[in-house]
Amino acid sequence: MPREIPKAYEPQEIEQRWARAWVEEKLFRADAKAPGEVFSIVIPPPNVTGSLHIGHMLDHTEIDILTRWHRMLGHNTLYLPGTDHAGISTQRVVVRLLAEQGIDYRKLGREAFEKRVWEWKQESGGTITRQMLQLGESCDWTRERFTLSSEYSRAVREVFVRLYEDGLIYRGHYIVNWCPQCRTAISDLETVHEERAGHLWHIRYPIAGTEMYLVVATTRPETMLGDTAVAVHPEDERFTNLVGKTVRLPLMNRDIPVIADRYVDREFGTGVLKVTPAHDPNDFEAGGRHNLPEIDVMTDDGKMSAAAGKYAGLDRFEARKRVVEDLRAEGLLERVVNHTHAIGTCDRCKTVIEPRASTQWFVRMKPLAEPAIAVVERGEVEIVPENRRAVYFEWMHNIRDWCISRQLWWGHPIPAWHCGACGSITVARQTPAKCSKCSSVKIEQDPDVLETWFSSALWPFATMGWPEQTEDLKKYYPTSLLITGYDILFFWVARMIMMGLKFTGQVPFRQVYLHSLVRTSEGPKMSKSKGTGIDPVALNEKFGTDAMRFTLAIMAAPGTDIVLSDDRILSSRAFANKIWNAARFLFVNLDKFEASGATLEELAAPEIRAAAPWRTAGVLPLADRWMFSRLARVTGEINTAFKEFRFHEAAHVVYHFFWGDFCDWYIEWVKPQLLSSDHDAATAAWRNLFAVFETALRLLHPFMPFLTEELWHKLPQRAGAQSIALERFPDPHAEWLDGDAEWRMGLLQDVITKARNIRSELKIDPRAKVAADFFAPQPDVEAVSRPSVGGIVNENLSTVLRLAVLSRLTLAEQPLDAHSGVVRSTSGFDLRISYEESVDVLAEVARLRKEKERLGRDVESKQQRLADQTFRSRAPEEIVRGLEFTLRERQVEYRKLAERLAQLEKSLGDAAAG
RNA sequence: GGGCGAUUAGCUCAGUGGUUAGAGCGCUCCCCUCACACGGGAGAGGUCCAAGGUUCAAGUCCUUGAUCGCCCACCA
Repeated sequence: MPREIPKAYEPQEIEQRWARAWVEEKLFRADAKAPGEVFSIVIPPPNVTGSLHIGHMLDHTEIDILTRWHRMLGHNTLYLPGTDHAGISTQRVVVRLLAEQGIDYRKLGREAFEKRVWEWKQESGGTITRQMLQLGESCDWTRERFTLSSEYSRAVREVFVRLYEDGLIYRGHYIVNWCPQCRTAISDLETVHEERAGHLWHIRYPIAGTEMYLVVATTRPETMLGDTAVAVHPEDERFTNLVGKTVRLPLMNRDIPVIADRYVDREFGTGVLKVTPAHDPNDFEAGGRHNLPEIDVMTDDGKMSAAAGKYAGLDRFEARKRVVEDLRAEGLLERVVNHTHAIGTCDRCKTVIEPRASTQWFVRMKPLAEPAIAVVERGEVEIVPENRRAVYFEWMHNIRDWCISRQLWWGHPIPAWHCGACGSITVARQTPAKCSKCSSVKIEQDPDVLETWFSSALWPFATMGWPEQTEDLKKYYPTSLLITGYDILFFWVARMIMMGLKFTGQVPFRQVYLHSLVRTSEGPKMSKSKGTGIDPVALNEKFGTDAMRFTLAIMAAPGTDIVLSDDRILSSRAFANKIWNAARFLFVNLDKFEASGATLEELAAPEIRAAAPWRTAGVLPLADRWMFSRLARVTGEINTAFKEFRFHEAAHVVYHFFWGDFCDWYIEWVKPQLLSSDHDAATAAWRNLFAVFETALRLLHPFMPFLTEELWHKLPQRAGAQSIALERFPDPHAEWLDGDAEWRMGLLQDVITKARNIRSELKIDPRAKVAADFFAPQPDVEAVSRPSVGGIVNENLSTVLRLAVLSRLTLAEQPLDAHSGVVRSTSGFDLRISYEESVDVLAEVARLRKEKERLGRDVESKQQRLADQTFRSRAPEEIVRGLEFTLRERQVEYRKLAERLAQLEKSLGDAAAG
């Protein structure tokens, strides 16, 4: 009975249905008690603020492909999902929302604000999770984690306290990157350097007691208000006599010393440097060396502070203008030159960073970095692609201490309490009742929270229940693999390695695959804030998630970034549709199959599920030998590609196998057998067809989970079959590899292509059946056409080519002449199709001439190569042998072609003469 | 300032020293043949950025240069 199946693949309903079912059935729940090789992977937790962007889609597609592959290989598989509280981003979102409602979050107060954020998280924070559910990712939703859950907080506190106890966390007063927009310190990594055109202002500082000036050059004149010295190089003869004297700071009318310090570059600017310890890292250090006071002339929102005198209250850039104007008015501005320099901006809000002296919490990184470098050097953590290793080492060797405190309200509170009585700090796992030093109860918790990446760094083990020695931790940690974009190698990957080693004594993952980024055609990476984002949800809805997944996979060549295009997605959707229709062919013809007396149950038989080639009377037809050989070969290729994270290669292989080998050749080839009156032959053909199709679906499943699940369930199934996702990935049956069958089939394909070429060029009516002869001088080539070897090759060839008669010529028969037809020769075959009407002989001659020239060049270059004694003595034997073989074939082809051309030219000449 | 990557068909890109360098889309011609027009068939289209070098053999390895892009960087 034919089964109902729509003509075109409509993914929308199908995908939603399966996505729901997989979650409801808890199909991908991991069992820590189950035996077997383990494959575990944790998701790079997306920000709760977020909605899915194309970068996540790539992450998740690659992770899910490999996860499904491992699961199908029979491994004990865990794919752990979750989200990140994303301190600064989330706070910014909620602050903005409140502002839109006319609420100043500061006035709301910390507690009320945090409550609002949690509320917001409940409502909108689920967006990304919902989207992931729709994607049908095969993760274990019963183990979903959040970086700000109470369990996770426990791990964070434990880590903080232990690092503090080990002297690896300290509180200190240093220059930090201050974002006046976010009003918090940020780390070096969160500071993005940008080249900008600016100016170098040359300012005169009057030398006390003289009429002379010392001219300093600065890019940030407004900070001069906080200058506490002027510095020159100790060996700079121009200024040595001034060291120890004082200059008068313009506008502020303060006297400041002239100091000598080696960090001054004599060549730069005027060789004189203004020293502003509160606003410049170098100056800060110099200030320390020379005991200079710090004057912070700004407030935390980037305005000038009371210390800036009459400029107080002005925005820092406005202040810059005013300072310059005032200096000019006083004749103290010597000159202004254009100067391009790099300035720091906030990764989140793009505001220009203010370097600012501030008391913050830091992590001492060097001791953590050393073992993390070692494990990568030893290959205990394998970084792929390999060239990223160098980038990792470079950063790790030059690592600097990490500022981890943030002046935010949303995040992990710092587990430190300041004593109001003695001023000392108590760091503790549990909220202490009193100061650990003086036992005063007047203690208050540090108001800062931890940077988000601090908690993210613990993700691989904190999600598994650490510090408890849970079953999960024992079973699934270290994780097998991490897949993420190379842009967070330092932010996240490096820090996870350091923290993992420090707190578990083990690497957090054995391999890291750093994938490409998805970019727009303009170049910069996709980003919502830049408006260059591609909304993957819209694309998924439009083309289907499977099509999107496949597109990302087939474009994801390691090392280069991806530029997504609609064309490519359309081609993937077409591929999905092609498979759908191949299935449709199987289903709509089932009645014909059953008419032969066979049953569907037979197709669900274990032999079929094991995809064993089904023989008729002990004979496996050539096309089946070939098909199963190809199946085994591509399975091996896909396994290798997956092992090496070569997604694009695996995708290409499965694409061309399914579309080319299976649909274009195999299905077309076996159609006559399927309808054969020979019951055994027909049944065998059907069985093999279903077996191959079912195996191919499993091959494709990691890429296109929805389509394959849907079709797999439409196949005749054994009882209790649950999901294709829980079936085994095809075995690369070595015993199916059949070089001989592939060679013979290759010949036939060649013949068929040549015959079609003739028909096409002669413009023979596609419906017309024409007679054809072929001639095969080599016995083994000739043998391909024999029924005993090729099955019913002759019949098939005739059907595929719509030839009325296909007869074999023997050597003894007459050679082909100019008037009997058009010939294409290939690999030992001559194929001739006769024609009645006149053909365009001129065009044919032109074609042959071009072909002859090309072949001639080819033959000549091969002959030359083979004549070269150095080549013969140095090249591997198989290369030489292969070349000799090919040369002989080409020479034969060339000779035939030349003969044919001569015949045609002669007939042309005769015609002209006549 | 340092480092990395890219340059291959009209476009977007694969290509692991070894026969005639591939794919998707686009283009030309034919076909709505009973799985599929999201399809089938046949084609056209490439001095692999440039110049040197290594090698029996280079799109592939090396050097230099050009152009584009990215990452890192406390010279005001």
